[in-house]
Amino acid sequence: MDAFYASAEQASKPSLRGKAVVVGGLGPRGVVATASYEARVSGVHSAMPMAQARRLAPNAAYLVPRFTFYRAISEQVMKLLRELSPLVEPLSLDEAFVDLDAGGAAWDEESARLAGTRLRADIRAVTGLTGSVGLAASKMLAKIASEQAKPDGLVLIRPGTEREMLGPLSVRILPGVGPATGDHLRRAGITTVEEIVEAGEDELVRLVGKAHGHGLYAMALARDERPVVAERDTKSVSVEDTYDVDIHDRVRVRLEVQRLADRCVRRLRGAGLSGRTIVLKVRRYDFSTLTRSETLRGPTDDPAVVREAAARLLESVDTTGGVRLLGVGVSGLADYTQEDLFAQAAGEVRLEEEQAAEEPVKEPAGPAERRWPAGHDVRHAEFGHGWVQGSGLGRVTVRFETPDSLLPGRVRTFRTDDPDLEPADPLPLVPGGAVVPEEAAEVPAEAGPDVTGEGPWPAVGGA
DNA sequence: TCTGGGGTCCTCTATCGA
DNA sequence: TCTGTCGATAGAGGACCC
Repeated sequence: MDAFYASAEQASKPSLRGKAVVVGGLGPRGVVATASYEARVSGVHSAMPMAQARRLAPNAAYLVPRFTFYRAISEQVMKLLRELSPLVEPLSLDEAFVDLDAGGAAWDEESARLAGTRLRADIRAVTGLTGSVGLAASKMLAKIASEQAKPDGLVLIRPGTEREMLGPLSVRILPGVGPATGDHLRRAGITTVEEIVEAGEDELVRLVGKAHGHGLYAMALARDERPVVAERDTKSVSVEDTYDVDIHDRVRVRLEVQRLADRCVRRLRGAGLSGRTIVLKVRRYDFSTLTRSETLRGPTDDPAVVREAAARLLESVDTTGGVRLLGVGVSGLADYTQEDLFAQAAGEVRLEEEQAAEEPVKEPAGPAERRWPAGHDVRHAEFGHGWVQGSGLGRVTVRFETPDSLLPGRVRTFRTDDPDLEPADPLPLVPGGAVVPEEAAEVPAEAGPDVTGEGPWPAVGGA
């Protein structure tokens, strides 16, 4: 999907269409999750500190992410992909590999192109958003093709032309080459894929290590045999929080670690898992990050056990100077085991009791003073459906419009405790489509792609 | 106003038992 | 009995991805 979060917001808010939209954390330490193409013109891009984005694009609309909304759209798209093939490997909410061969959806260049074109039309019909398709004989190449296809396009890499196409590109195009490896290679005089091939496998292994070196060399030769894997087992579960201001108070640090441990356990249990290794993560005032871990005798999902392990780990960490981030994770996962029923039952009660007690701490506003996050949907008894443009000082500003409004809606300001104003679920982006979190939309029959033919064209599409 | 959150995988080092 | 080696496992850190 193209600039997914930002596009979803633009589709849902007509007044933002054609405008610069930036989605991300709005706190003092937030970063950009997605920038619309209009915002990218100003130089804003993902992972950029929000403060910098605001300097570059002061007039853009700044919104907090609405993951349940994006997830609902994502599910609609993934459903379309699964109609093409049983082998769909989601990479994130907005990206996935599809093994078209396994689904019999394509057997040569033309059928692949047709499947891709239909898919793009279907995505548009069902979600109202644009998606790009890359078609190629391997995951790496399909991914590169889909990057080249953005926005709103389709690129097919012809079998046999891969080396020629890759050669002049930057090493950074290869999966696994980030800033550090890119720098490393550059210092060795290697900046293009071609130069990786010229350097040779031995030299590469010497430069970046065994696993990475062999892998990179193969990729540079356009050799990528990684299969599309539909189901992946979760390896770890973790939660972390960056605080708006550094925490200096050791007591408060301990309290936050306990809270994170509880949140982590809730997620763990929600996934029906338990784990053996507890990991504490601390990012200090100077951004130095350290982790401490402890492996238990057996897997647990007992909040008390995780809490105590995390607290023990914290004792070995010097936090003078302040911490900006704390995190708690569990790895070494096993399917849920009832190794200690009594301890678990006891832990459950404590967890529930504290769950209720926790919320007000993180969200200081009580029911009388509700929070109105920027971009979230609301409904007003008199003016109908709208979304929060901004809030503060006891006031909330709402723009009244819906995805099918033809003109930008009117703006009105209310007191934050106005009884006529209440939070609302997002409206479907396409008439008839239901983008309500709980109820996934039923795709109209005619919108489904024709799955025809069967034959071995080793095509993989990254959407 | 510097730098999120949730992951995966790899490497290096230490330790321990056979 | 002493010593070296090997493999497995832990723990920590780093790079990368979306």
